[in-house]
Amino acid sequence: MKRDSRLSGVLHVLLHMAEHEGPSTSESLAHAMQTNPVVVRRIMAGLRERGFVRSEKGHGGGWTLARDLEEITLRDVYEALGSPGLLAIGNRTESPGCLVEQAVNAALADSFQEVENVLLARFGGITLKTLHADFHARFARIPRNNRKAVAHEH
Amino acid sequence: MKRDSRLSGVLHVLLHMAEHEGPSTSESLAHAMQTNPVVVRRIMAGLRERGFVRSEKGHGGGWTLARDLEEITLRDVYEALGSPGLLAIGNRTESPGCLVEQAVNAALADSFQEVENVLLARFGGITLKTLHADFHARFARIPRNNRKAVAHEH
DNA sequence: CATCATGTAACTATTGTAGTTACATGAAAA
DNA sequence: TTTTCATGTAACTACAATAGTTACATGATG
Repeated sequence: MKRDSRLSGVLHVLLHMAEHEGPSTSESLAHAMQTNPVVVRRIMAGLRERGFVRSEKGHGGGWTLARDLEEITLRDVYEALGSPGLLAIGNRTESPGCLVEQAVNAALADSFQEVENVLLARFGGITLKTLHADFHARFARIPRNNRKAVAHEH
Repeated sequence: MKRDSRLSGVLHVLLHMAEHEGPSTSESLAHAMQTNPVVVRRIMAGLRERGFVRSEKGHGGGWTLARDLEEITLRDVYEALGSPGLLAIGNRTESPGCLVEQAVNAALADSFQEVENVLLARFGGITLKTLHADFHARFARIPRNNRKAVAHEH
């Protein structure tokens, strides 16, 4: 696996839920994502625990949003995934005895910390509402007769 | 392997070379890094191609810096490694047909691009001289009788 | 009670670094 | 000229983490 794409995936799922009246099943969401229902359940588990979505079993069951779109930031979603590591590069050793390596690590760690803060700050400033509005802007630009092809069942 | 630590490793090696009079062998550098000589040669190959270091075979051979410390930035070193991906997270699909996913990807790609630029800018502003000076500042703080233990043969 | 849908464990596939072994190439010393 | 030293590389194993899949348990609805 090249990169962790769970954030991208779960956001896709959440926006599909926002477009869909009533509960969405893992099955239908997985179909929109072209993946497996178990993958959907897996990436949604953290969001459920934190109260952003609800899930119901049995007939008429499925996933529903438990909050308004403007109440959920990308940072909330990221943290619900368990705050996976953001950077693909890192220090070789955490607490090296070698002073040379300590100097290297200190410089790199500072830089890493800074960009992680930048990214988390950006995530904190983007809500699902932002993405939802962007989607609708894109949707409005598509000719009516093409819409089904580019946005599953909308 | 959790994260790519080649940048951390190669910087460690370069600073050890700066402290060492004459050529350093892959063997001795690997010993300082507590790894294998082949790993050292592998991460140094790109730097050699770009003229930042030289290598010589045979007796008295090994690695030498080909430029002053202030002429090599962390960005140079990073690029000599082949500019490996900086972020551990990314979009699920590059060019999705689904408009929902396009909106998600656009927002994430913007954020990703921004933090990559921030990190590369920082790397561009740090030279090996910076790290070298930091190492010597740390070194000066250590009591003389402990120095061998924390900074291989200095 | 049959069906539907989630919850989860367990296993495979994939991808890329790290580490190792083995051997070829070439330079300096004996 | 032969030995020794050191780099250059290919090839293989170990490892880690996500993605995808199968299998089955749990619980709610009709």
